Amino acid sequence: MSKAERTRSFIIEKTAPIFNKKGFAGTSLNDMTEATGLTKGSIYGNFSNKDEVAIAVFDYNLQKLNACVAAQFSKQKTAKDKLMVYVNNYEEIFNSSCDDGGCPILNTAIDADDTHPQLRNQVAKAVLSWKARLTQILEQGKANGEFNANINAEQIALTMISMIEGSIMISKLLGSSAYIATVMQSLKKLINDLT
Amino acid sequence: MSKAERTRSFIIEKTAPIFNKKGFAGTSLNDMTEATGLTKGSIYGNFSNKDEVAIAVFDYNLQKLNACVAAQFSKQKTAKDKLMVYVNNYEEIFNSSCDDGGCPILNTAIDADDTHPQLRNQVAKAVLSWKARLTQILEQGKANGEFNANINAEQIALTMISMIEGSIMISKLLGSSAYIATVMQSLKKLINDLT
DNA sequence: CTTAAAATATACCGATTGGTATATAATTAA
DNA sequence: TTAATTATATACCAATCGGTATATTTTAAG
Repeated sequence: MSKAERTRSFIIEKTAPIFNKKGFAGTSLNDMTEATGLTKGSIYGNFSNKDEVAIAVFDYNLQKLNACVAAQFSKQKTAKDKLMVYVNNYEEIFNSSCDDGGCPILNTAIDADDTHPQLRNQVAKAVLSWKARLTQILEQGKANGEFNANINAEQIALTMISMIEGSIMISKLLGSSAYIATVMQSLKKLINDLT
Repeated sequence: MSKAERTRSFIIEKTAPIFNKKGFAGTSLNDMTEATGLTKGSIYGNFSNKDEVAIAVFDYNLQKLNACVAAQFSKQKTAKDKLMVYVNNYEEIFNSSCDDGGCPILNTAIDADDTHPQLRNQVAKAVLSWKARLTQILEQGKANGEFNANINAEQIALTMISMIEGSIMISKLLGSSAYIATVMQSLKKLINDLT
């Protein structure tokens, strides 16, 4: 790994919480130089423009989130236990990023959907990928008899994502994870009712 | 109504979609003068600063949304029918604001939670008020025997809000109201299962 | 209709913005 | 160790930013 690659990663890591909290328009080059202790020259030596930093940052935040979820999934044997990962580990999955501005999918979706087509496209892919993963788990559960054969896997997947993102919005806004906890109880019931 | 009051309302109405799409940091005074055809002098004659415009705009967007929902509620007789308003009328309630950037509660919650305490406080009040309204309807339903006596009204209320806001996020991001429609089917089932 | 007050436009301000050109320092390869 | 290359800092740029002071226009009251 070259020095520039190391610096590039350093910039991404240090600016990730800022982009996640302030959004694209609200994050200035000055914010970035302050967070890294580097100068604009160094940042522009590693990225073509602010857009490129923002996209790299989203990818980094997403990769962090996905790694955390994947680690939890890999500990589970059944499809149902995999779905229950959100119910049982929301503190670990989502609260670890609370100090860093909350869920990057939610923040970036809202920030970018009307204003930044390329970022929007990245987030859209992330959501579709998440939906596909959940749908796959649900279909596996149907195939091996864990879940009722007549459930609509895609509908459940979308509902889960909605409940998770919606409850994160409320909890961040109101400053308490009790709101996620409450909605995760409803998610638990929804999953239990699949059988 | 004085001329200034008329101009103030005009500014709020014309800038509302912009604040809703671009957020606080992304909306410049220039955006506002372009949207209204007025000059900065006129805007500052009606508002102390940009913060005050943003707050007035959020209140306006919220009042519009709440008026629409209240109109639908007033047509319903039973508690269950009131809750079904979102399932049956999401196009009217939420898609009417789609061209204007989507749900102002969602957009402003995400935009303001880390960056603008006063706006955050306004949105927090809106969400708590929404939760209280839904909780009240659910409690009425329990009291008059429509719903099971053992449901947790607050949990259901929070779950509903989460599902609604989460599905709006997805639909706006992916550019299709089919996603709200799908999650509203899950909401329909959740409401039906209350009885 | 006239005039004072209210409302809005214009000109200006210092600071910040994203980005570029050039200079300097650090790294790397021989 | 040295020189070339790479990486980063510094100086600079035009444009935009939110806001203020002053000028001009419009409104409203008598």
